[in-house]
Amino acid sequence: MSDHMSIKDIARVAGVSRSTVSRVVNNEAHVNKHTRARVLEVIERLNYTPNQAARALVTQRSQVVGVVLPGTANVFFADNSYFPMLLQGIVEAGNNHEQSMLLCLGNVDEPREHFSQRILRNRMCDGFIIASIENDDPLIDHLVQSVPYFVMMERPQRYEDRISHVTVDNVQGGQLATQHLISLGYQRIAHITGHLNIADGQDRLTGYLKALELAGIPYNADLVSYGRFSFLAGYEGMKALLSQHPDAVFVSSDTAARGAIQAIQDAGLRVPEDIGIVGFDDLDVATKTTPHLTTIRQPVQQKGAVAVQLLLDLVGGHKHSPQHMVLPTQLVIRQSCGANLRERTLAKEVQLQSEVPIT
Amino acid sequence: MSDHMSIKDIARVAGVSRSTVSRVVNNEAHVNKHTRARVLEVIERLNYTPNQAARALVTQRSQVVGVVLPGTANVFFADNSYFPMLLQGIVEAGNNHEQSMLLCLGNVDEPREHFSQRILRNRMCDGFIIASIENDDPLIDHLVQSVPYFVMMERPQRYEDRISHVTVDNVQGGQLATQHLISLGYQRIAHITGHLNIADGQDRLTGYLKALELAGIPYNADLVSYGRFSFLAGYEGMKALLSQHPDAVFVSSDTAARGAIQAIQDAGLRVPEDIGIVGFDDLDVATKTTPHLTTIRQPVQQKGAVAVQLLLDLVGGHKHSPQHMVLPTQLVIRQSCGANLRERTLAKEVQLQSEVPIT
DNA sequence: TTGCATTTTGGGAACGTTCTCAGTTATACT
DNA sequence: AGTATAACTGAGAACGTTCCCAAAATGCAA
Repeated sequence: MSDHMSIKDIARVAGVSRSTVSRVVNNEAHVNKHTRARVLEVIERLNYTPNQAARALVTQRSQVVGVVLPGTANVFFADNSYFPMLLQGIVEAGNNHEQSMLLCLGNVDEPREHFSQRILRNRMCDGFIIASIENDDPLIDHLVQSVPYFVMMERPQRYEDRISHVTVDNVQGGQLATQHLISLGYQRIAHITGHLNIADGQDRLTGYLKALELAGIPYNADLVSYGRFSFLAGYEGMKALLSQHPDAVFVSSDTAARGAIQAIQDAGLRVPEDIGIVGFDDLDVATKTTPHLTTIRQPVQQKGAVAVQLLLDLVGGHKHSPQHMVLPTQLVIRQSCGANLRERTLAKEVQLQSEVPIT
Repeated sequence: MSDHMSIKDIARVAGVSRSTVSRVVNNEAHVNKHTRARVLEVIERLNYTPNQAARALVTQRSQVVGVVLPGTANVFFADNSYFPMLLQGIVEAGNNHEQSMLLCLGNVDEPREHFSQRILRNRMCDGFIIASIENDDPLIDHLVQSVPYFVMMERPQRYEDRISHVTVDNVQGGQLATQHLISLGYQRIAHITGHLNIADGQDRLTGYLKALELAGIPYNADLVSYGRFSFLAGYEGMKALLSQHPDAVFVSSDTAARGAIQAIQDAGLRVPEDIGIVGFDDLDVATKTTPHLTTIRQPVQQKGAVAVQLLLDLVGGHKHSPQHMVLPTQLVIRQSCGANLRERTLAKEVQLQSEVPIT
């Protein structure tokens, strides 16, 4: 077992030169049909696969994409299907492009600077996809300074003119969510924010504020609770908001919305009768809550796939940084917003926003 | 930015040979103190990092470990913290050994054979860690046949004498769980199995049967429901079992136990008053259920870390396949088994099994 | 000072590819 | 048949390291 063939062995056995074998392996033109067949037969028979390191050395491309999640696996993956979906989108697109995925996760309690160094020192990857990084993370500076190709999965708030990113229109999403609640006649609409040190959270808040302003509803600071996208943040944020008696809440993620619903129900209140809820993401969790979540759908897997494609385009020189790709969001109406209880108003709204309801 | 220095550049600037720079970089002996300092200074100043591909080419080691999860990210990571924890253990150990982690996941609906080929073709990894693979997966055959170094995270049921693995004593765990229920005086103890095509599931069932036999309790096939570790399997398995009126259930994973509890509560029954439950894993979910789960703790992160260490030992030639590492399990008593309602019996049991109760 | 051992250094080959370029053979057209 | 062109093939250099071995420098004892 093992101990590998080299291109030389194949060449010798097939009675051709290394060059020809190389051409066959890389599926290049200008190889005689019969020669090609013979070489392929030998490759098959001797079970040859090219040595990636040698290949990488001369081509300067490793066919490896680094996926950076600046934290631990349990934080990113447990109790949260956003990152699994994103990762699946990335991995699948990578597979389709013959790329391998190097997963860069943090150790528990690893200092940011140390994490950065670890990523940077790794010269194995052609480029990086960076997800969920905070605006002030030093990794961003280092990447800008010394990594030629990388794509962020959120809008960066520094170096915006130099960093490529793929994201959705979070401002629009936040606005859609809030406008929907407004159109249903809610008066005291609260917001549980996401992580404000990440553009996704910041922008959804901006969308919320924009919707209020457009509707002429004065901003009430007491109705905004600062969270971090998580279940716990949703739960505690909602608990804190209860004293302000909101009649509806736009929550920055479905997971947090689940927490909020829990808090509402623990307080003996009902969703949506007492408090209407709109979430964000439209992941599986949205239909596992009771009631099902009205939410803003974002194409998470697609974001990952687009990021891979973009990164490869950058690496291949087909595109140049900065590229900013913004995918659309969509309002999905289910039960948690109480639209079914307030149908009269809704009818008007549907026309305005052209949202697509889902089972 | 970018466009990299080579060892030659460093050598030239520092006024030494490539060999010396190499020695400094690899922290080898036989370099003069002052020379070393000078070289290090230049490396620092020019921000040099060695080219991994070149290094890999000559050393025949890439410092990359492949982590294989034969399925999609959402299946492995969503709604389940076992794999995130395992991954964290692996990644963290990898980080500590200067290894990078290549994550090999399946595409949606990808045929097994296709997946295998994709893994095999990748000549980038020094070795693989394979988790949650089914016994009859063709990947196992291919690995045995042509991959020199790999470690499975479950006991393989084929090629047992050739494959190294790291796991816990699942038979003992299943037995502990069942014996605990027996010792609490339960009469009709059911079992919702895990995936029987994976040794973990098979062995936990074996442990269940062994405990029954040792206690002289006749085996009742109607009390065994076949699941796959998942929430849904737990829910549906329990629903099906209800007609058999079990008074206790050993469920093959905490996630499935959560499903089982849900099913019991949906049927208007109480845990543990009407049905006692023992789970398996002791992950965070165990203390997020109501009531908290009595369960069998297995050191998931440690399993991952041990697997990495073992793999590196195999690759480095310090150990030879097959190595079988079996870590211990431990009964953790909380509320779901009803021990608190049946204290008299418990007192006796604690001495027998020396389990460690947890907050 | 000499000689010998030890530490330190450098040169060259090797790792397994790709890629450029030149050379050879086949094809097509007059 | 002769020539221009296209298709095909091979030789050699290069990619950036490590590693072996020999050479040089140094230290130490006689």
